[in-house]
Amino acid sequence: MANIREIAKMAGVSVTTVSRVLNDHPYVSEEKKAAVQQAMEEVNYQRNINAVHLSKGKTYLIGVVIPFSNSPYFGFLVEGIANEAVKNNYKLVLFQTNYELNREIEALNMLKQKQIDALIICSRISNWEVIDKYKTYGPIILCEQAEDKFVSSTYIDHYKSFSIALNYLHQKGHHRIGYCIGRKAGKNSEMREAAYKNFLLEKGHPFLKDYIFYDSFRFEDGEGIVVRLKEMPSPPTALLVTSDQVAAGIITCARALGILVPNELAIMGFDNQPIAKIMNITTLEIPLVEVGRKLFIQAMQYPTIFQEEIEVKLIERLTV
Amino acid sequence: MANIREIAKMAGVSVTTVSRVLNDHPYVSEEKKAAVQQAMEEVNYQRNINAVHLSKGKTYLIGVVIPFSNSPYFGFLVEGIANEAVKNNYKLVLFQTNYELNREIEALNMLKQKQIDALIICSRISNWEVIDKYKTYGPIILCEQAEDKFVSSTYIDHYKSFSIALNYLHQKGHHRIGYCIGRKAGKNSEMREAAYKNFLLEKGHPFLKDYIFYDSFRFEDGEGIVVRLKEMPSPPTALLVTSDQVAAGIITCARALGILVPNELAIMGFDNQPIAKIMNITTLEIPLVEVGRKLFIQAMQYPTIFQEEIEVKLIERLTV
DNA sequence: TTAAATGGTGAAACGCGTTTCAGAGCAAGA
DNA sequence: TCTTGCTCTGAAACGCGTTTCACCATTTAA
Repeated sequence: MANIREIAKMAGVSVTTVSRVLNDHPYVSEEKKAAVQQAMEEVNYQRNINAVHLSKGKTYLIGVVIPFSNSPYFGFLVEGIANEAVKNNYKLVLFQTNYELNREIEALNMLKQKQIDALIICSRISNWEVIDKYKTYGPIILCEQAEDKFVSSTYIDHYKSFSIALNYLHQKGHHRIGYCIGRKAGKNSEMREAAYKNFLLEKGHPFLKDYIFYDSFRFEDGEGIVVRLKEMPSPPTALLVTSDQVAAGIITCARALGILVPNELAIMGFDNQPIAKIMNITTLEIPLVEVGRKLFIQAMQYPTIFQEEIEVKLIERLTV
Repeated sequence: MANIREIAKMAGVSVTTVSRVLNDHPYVSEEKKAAVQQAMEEVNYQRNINAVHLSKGKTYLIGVVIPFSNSPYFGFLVEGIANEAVKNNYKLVLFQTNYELNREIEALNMLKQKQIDALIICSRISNWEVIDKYKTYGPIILCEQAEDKFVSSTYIDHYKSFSIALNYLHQKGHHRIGYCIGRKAGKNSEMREAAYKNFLLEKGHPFLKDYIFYDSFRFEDGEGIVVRLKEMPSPPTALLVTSDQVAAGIITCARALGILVPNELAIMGFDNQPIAKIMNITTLEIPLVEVGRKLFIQAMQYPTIFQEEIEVKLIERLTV
């Protein structure tokens, strides 16, 4: 396969000129440009992208860390990132961590080794010290409140949104409110727990451990929640579910077991995914695709770093 | 940042020796190895991965083409590919095409430019001639029957599996059977249509255009199908749905409208996704994660090319 | 008329790890 | 003693596009 020097020789110009043609640099006369282009066509020249990367010290690759790739939540996020990436001629490298620390470290190491130009971590498992250590190697973008952390992030104020949701349920007459969440740990989970506890304090309700359901990630996780609910002597009358998928699973299972939604069990979802619309689930809309878009833009803006808050919106439907 | 030559100088050896240490080549004495390692630690040496790529002519990147990233079907496929990729020290570059030809061409061009070492196309939009042209540039792996095409592929015999499903429905007493599918075009769709038409011919049933529902990709697409069903004077009594997600959507909507499943409408899904288990959907199991794994392995085996058929399994549950 | 831009071009340096090849030193087998 | 055959080492070539810098030729501005 021919390289740039051969093309230069064929066209009777210098490699610089060929490079200029390749990159649409203005200072090339029409004749030379034509000669170069002809030579390139003649041998079906292909620019060696790895040489470009080496030379530029850039790869036009953005790493995206997600825990699961078969979840619509992260699917939408990735979609938003991908859309914007295409526009900017970037490609995505996906790291599915399953919340295993090693996988995340691997992604961070790729940033360190400059195999990716930036790393967007949609949900992290590693603690802050690790991120902190790696952030000197390149842009790391998070999806959580991180105003004091010197990295860019696009986030939802989960304290605020949880409070809104809880108050809405309270106002609808619910006094025994529980919630379902993915992980126990993590910044976002902490914020929500704080909001929950403060809400209880404010309203004078007792805090019951049993009212919190962890490991709620997917549709099918709804089943276990309903089973546990059935066994409780005094189950919550309303559930705040941090994913519409799980909310849909809970509703489906509950109804299959004859539990009336919303009369016996009110369900409030999160995200406003299509499934929430179809199943008429009351939910808090999070524009995930938009969040993804912003995340990518923040990666591009580096070294400028900034936080961007995304507002949620209450969508009233028929499950509360 | 230090490079290999500086390390060599510091350790008092040649760059070759440093390279050998870097790559665990056996022929290096312990003293020199130690000296090199010490030098590397001293300056926190990072190997420039782009230089490695240029030198090796490889990127350890595998492209994966999928139409949507927020669909569980492709999510599982990607998960299978990703798991195996990690084991082999490869990373994935995701191309979400939305079935736009340009996006797919872009992916193919990345293969041509050697920016990725192989390309796995989970669902293609470009016609065969295009693939054929690009297959000389590197391994292209498909997810469809392609025995005469000189590319590797892992596939389901959709003719066979559709026939199995149709006969099962028939045996259960259904004479008006329709089906829901994603795209009208595509090898897999053609196979299924052929199976469907032959089944009708065999059983002496008429072919009714209205009994085929296209654009059934996601849960929410179930709604439109149910709406159309409602309007039909003589709707099918059984539906073969090529995705459990859509099947779940149909069932949910149907029940919301008071249509009894399976009594008034039998539903048979595809994939055996978790949602099918929860909702007790009768389905044809496709081990998607396993398919993903095989796809990756085929990419590695290049230039050896071969086809691998994956068997489906009928899972009887409560919707037929 | 002179100074300062602007257009156009190419040599050479730069980014950096891998691999080939030649050769030295030493041990085992003939 | 001589030949193989390892083990170990390093110089040099290789992969290849980008960028800097120097320089000439025109224009344009002063």
